[in-house]
Amino acid sequence: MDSESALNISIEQRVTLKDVARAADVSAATVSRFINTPVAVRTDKRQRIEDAIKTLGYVPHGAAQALASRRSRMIGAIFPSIDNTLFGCALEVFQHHASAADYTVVVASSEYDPELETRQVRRLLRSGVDALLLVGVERSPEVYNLITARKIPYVTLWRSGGDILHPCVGFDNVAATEHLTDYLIGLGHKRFGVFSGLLKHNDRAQDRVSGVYKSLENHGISAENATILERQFGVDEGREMFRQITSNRNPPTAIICGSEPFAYGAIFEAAEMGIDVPGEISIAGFDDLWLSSQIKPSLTTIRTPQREMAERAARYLLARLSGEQVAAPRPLEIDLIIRNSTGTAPTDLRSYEEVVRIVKAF
Amino acid sequence: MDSESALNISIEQRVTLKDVARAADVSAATVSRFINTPVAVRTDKRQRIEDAIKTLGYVPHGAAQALASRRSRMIGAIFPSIDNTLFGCALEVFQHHASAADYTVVVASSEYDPELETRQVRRLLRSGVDALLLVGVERSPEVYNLITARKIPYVTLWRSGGDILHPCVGFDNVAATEHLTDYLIGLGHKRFGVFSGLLKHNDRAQDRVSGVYKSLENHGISAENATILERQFGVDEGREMFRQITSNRNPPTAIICGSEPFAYGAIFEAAEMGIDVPGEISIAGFDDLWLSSQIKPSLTTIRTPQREMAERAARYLLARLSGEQVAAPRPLEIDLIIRNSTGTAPTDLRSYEEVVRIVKAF
DNA sequence: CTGAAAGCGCTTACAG
DNA sequence: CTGAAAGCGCTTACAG
Repeated sequence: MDSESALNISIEQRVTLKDVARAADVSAATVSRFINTPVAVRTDKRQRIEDAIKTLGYVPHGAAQALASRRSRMIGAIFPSIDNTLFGCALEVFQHHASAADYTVVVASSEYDPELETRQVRRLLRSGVDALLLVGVERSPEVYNLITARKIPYVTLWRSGGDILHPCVGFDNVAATEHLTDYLIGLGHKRFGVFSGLLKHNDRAQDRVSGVYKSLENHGISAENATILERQFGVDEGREMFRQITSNRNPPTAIICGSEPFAYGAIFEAAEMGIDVPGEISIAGFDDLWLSSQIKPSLTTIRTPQREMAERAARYLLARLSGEQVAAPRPLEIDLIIRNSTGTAPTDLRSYEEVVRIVKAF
Repeated sequence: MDSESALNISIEQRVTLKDVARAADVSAATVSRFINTPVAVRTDKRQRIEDAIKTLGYVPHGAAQALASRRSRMIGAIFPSIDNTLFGCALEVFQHHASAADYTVVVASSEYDPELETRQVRRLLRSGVDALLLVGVERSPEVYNLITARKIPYVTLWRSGGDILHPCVGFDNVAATEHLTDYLIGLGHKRFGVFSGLLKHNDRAQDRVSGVYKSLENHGISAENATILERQFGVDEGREMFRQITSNRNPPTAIICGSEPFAYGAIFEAAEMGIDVPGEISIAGFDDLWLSSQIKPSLTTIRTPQREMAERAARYLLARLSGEQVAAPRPLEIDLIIRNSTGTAPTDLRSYEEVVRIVKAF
């Protein structure tokens, strides 16, 4: 017996529940109860167990707990990219709430690739997550089949609307750009450039383009007056699109960006090209990142509730996990923030005056 | 038997290894081998098992695998904040490499709080991570005790140097600001402002301040010529410190920021106050985020190898996990990027000329 | 309130 | 190459 315990020490075996039980002179079941529902254990034993845990340095074995209890206390989160302030913020907030509830967050990036997303879902499901957080609604039905077969709660982020059949925490992307376009039309704009993220497999980006078209239609403006450009997200891509669109014969007087960095790129490029914003062209963004209020001219944009989304998603999932039968989250409000990058459209009248002035100069 | 299987269907029990084994008419051990080392199974059985897995929709139970194999295929990562481009980038890259090697990443934020970090380490260890990624080296010895007791590989990020006893992937923060300060002294600057993140519990921030002092000492400039201000990270904090420091009787002619957003704030505030950068004051940053090349004036800064760090950390841990006895990673190179926000110090001579000019104007 | 015992779903020597 | 069996470290009815 002595040599055996000496052996145990030499190979430094992991401290288990059983060791704690032995040290505290109770059964393993009682130690387990102490860990999970301390009130179910008599006070004197509680103290003995607590001491034993401390002196032995016992840490429960998560996999064993998960296997026996059928709950892993892990939540999976898959973002299109973590390397993006928007999703980084959301992950930070989500993680904060999850870990406050003693849940661990397993994270993966889909890199905007639906195939990779499917593989990541499979991986996280294999890891045994108790719940899943996803961004956007449109994806392979296989993914939803996998999730529902597992019967775990899940929620989708960043999009919300009447026709969505999945639990979602988000806002109405169509209404957002529709509202923004309405505002620009009210300023006299009739020709628009739309800088969009790659539309394929990105329902949020698609919605935002739809919103522009919807507004145009409501105002009896032909869809041909909107030029849609799509690129990967990035400032340089915004610059490039700006250069491209302003070289058209009949360039737009207002540019609507589906992502804020596009708008920054457009503003930087305009400055470099000597194009006055908003005098000659108006530029609007989407998300209201910190730079938008600091850049010159400050950016008119849609403020989206990023942290709020993450918080509500966490609350929803945690409530579901604790057995509450909560109602599906309601769509969140968004605001149009009007700043200095948008203004009245340069009118034909003004062009006329300019022509007169130029003619007179001869 | 029939009624039993009917019952199984009605309560939709999880598909297990055993089910697959039965369907493929092999033993559970063979299915397990197929999953872990397919080559160890004869080809004909391989096909049968694969078919069974597909038709049954079998997904291995991660916790059971982890318990039996003593490996969870999870890596833990704790960042001071995920809501920060730097760490978001690192996490994205790290996650990419981990998931390519079929590892899952469990993420947590310490929110720059050492106590919270210790709790998160404990939580991740309990989750059963096979390896751990941390940022910075200085922390409670308890953390290192916990990790080494678990005998799992770990690596620290963002800092590297001769005296570090832990595996680390990073760069020399002292050398970075020392080099930058050398450069500024070379431009004739003698009085410095240093905008630092909160120094307590942040070894990177401390190192960066040390680097400035080191350079000063090497040039025989008294430490009193450096005014250290510390704040939480943020653009607004940069603005605030700039306003504060320029209201001194004898303000610095150069500002060294330990974090890029401080520098942005300083530049924005200078513009608002009508202070010329770099004519009246030079401003330098740290990290070289995308905005630094776009802002006016463009920012002189230290370029740090964020993605590189994450990639090397991933490679190191994955190598350790696959049993290779790899050497500790080497420190990474950093570059001083000289742009337009720094210039020669406004000399006393020039002030003299100005005085003369003003006097003459009377 | 407590303990003995079965079982969670795998992996892995071991023997063949 | 394969199978029977033990075991990974917990939880949870069950009986008391």
